[in-house]
Amino acid sequence: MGKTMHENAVAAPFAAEKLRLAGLRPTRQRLELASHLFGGPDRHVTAESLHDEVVEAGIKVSLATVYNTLHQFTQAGLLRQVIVDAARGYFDTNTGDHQHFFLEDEGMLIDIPGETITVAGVPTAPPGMTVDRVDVVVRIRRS
Amino acid sequence: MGKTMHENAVAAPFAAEKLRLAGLRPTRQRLELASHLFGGPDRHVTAESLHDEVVEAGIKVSLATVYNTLHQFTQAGLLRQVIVDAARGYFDTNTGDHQHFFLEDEGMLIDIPGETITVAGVPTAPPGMTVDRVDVVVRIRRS
DNA sequence: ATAGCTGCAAATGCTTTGCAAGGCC
DNA sequence: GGCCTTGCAAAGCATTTGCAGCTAT
Repeated sequence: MGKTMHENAVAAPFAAEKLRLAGLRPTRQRLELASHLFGGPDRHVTAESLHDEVVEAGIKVSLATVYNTLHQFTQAGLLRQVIVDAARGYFDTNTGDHQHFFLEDEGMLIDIPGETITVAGVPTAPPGMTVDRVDVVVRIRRS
Repeated sequence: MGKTMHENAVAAPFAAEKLRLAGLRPTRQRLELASHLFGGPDRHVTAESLHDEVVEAGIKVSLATVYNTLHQFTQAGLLRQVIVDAARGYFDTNTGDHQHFFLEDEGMLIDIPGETITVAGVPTAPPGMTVDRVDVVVRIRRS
């Protein structure tokens, strides 16, 4: 019986389309990373955490490809990068308007829905500049 | 005439005291870094930018010492670290309550006074956690 | 067939560290 | 004099890149 014909389409039919729309070839690696990222609720990953996760799941992907893929997904608007820690880059599957709690002790992120926090009084950007985004990070720690 | 006796005290008399209060020995390097950092209006530096600056001013300090010193000053509460860019660590001489513009194109920071921006609706921290700080970064770019 | 991907390993950039020599009290 | 600091060079991390081989179309 045929075995490797089109397992991809079976494993993540919707993801293949999503990738194609983003102008990315639905390769095995990208499909598998996509299904881990977008298959459930919103989540936050680092390149390393995602790599560990998929490797543990028995999937063969190199760390370099995970880095490349995360950036491609980000450029394609499927992910968003979150800067909270100088040491690590976080990626968020929630690309909508929202903010974050950052647990400094554990290096963990928690979403805060977009409507929750209101930021007032943001000054106009200096001449020739436009506001790209207003990021709010609520840093918390064990008390 | 005596030459190296106590130039330090002459160059930055107040800084020596500031360092002593922070529990740091007023060494030549620390005094010179301190006078560059605290001698004028508030400013933002990276380890490398500060190192370049003092070296250009004819001062002999190693980059490693600049890194160490910036961290010691931060621990002593004289500086504050600002996380806006995954690639670089910024230090701010303004340790009070305020926020930042970040010019993504140039990697440059501009202070926004503390009273300017109001953040409302910050949810309570999860059980067992306390809010350490709420950081607002207004990312701007050439328009 | 062929343009685009992947994987490995080497390279990079920022930051930290180990340890001997030097400086402050 | 003794302990703290400095400086250099080496090590450490996270991330990026070059390039040969592989793959989706």
